[in-house]
Amino acid sequence: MAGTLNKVMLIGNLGDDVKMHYFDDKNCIGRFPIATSESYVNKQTNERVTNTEWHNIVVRNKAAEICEKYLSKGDKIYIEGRIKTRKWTDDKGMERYSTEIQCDEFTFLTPKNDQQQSHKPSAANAKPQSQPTAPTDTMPEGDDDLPF
Amino acid sequence: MAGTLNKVMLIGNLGDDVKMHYFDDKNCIGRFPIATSESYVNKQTNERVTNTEWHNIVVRNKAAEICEKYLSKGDKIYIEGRIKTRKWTDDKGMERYSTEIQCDEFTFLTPKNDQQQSHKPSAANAKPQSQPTAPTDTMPEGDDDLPF
Amino acid sequence: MAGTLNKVMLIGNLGDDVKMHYFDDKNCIGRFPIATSESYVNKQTNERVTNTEWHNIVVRNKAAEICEKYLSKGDKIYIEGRIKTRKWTDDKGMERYSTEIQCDEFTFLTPKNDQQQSHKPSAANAKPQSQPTAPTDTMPEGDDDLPF
Amino acid sequence: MAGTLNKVMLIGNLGDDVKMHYFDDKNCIGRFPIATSESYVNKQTNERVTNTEWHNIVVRNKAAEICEKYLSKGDKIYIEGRIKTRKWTDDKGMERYSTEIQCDEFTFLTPKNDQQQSHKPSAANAKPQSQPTAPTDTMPEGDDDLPF
DNA sequence: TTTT
DNA sequence: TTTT
Repeated sequence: MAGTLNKVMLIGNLGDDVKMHYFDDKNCIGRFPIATSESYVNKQTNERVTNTEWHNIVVRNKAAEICEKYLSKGDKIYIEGRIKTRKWTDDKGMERYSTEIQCDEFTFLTPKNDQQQSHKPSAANAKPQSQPTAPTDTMPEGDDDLPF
Repeated sequence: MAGTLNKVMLIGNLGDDVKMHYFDDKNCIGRFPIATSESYVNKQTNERVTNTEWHNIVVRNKAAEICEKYLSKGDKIYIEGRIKTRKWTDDKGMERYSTEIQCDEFTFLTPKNDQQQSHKPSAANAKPQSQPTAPTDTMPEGDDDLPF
Repeated sequence: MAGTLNKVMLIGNLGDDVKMHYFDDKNCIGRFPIATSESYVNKQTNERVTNTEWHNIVVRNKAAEICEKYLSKGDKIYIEGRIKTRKWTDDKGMERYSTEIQCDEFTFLTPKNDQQQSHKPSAANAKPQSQPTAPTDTMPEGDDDLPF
Repeated sequence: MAGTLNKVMLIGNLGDDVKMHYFDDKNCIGRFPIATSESYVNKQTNERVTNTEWHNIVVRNKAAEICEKYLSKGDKIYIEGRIKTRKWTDDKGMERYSTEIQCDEFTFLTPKNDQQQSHKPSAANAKPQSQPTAPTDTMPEGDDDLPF
């Protein structure tokens, strides 16, 4: 439809590492959950209440590979994308819905020296320090100027 | 959690009128679906593909009453809010999830002269023309300066 | 700098038509002003105050040509982009600053039947109705799937 | 004007400490600059180009005091607000314009253990660690539930 | 200079 | 279920 907007902007922390799915040698997606939370004081009880919301992030192709390489559970990230609700059928034949955030851009927010040592060899090899083309910029998917 | 952001911005059209639920004389919510869509040309088939996404909007209290009064099926609106996934149990005892947009601010985008005549008496009584304090501004919920 | 975001989202009305500047046969920019406004009730005087803010929009290449073709003074538009402050020297040799919104995406919000008849031949020729590839979608600059 | 939006979202680093201005015992503003940057590879020269953009942030009242207390030069922050261009007259009687971001919400993004030791007594006294009600939540100005 |  |  013309004249519409579907935009999501999140800042949150990864609840798990990036899980990759490869379709063929050119296409893949990465998935990971991020948590946002809000807290407020309940006026009746004077207690502080914290609600955590989990978001299922889906990122594609080169962007997925960058996320897989540089992101680990616990890292903070800015995500920009759109909401997409998928319909699927469970093993009892029931229709189910699952809402995902299709990520278009992202920016890593965890300082490099704060990232925990990861056991993923890909991350260990990343050496982002020596790359003038740091992978932490806001990154529109499909920007072929970026050397990834 | 400190340092997080959960922000949704939508421009879309109402797929149905606003449905109100009253809890007591001070608290109510309004619900309505809005559609966004995107279209692109499939490179293999050269066909234009249009995908429509439906979003369940939830708006509270005074803001809900304003939406109920001035919005009708088909109207275009800008919505700002946050994503919230509710867990519920269906009649077979299965856990289900439903994702909603909790609306914090909105702006009506359908010009008044374009709005179709509604049969709802509340809308017929609205007479927004005679109100200098038009209800179409971006409106943070809970702003008591607004004369509603 | 890594890990930064510079994002502007505006909904407003054009205060003037799009002015084009051509650099060569491949590069051009379009410029136009849009107005946003906010109003509130002054608590002391009980008067409604309205403040209008003007934004200088800059759009490039194909996107500029689409704006020039389909937008006219008075039309409503959604703009997404980034803030850029340019430094220039006035005719007295003084340093001056001018802040612009470099537009990355936009969506036309004025319904076609509401647009005033324009005298620009380009707009008269536009015939967007007969184009399955409507120019009113949210449109990332450089999306070559779009037939413009 | 009804039906408009003026929204800015920035993630950047403070170029200086927060400067406070007190009007009376209830009203104050804080000002600080933040930098965003973008980088790309120039296709002609194959060189990486980085452009830094400076934004003048203005924050009011309690929010200003929180910023002054917890933010220092170099810290990373998420800012949400609106664009406002002020007109002023310089000492030669020339009209000048200055564009500011009037901040409505913010979230601190520098982890506490990464913040440099500041010499400001207010910051030294802050002890945010011992406060369950951490000042780093996204914070709408005027939210009186927050214990500041 | 726009719009409601 | 909307809209173009």
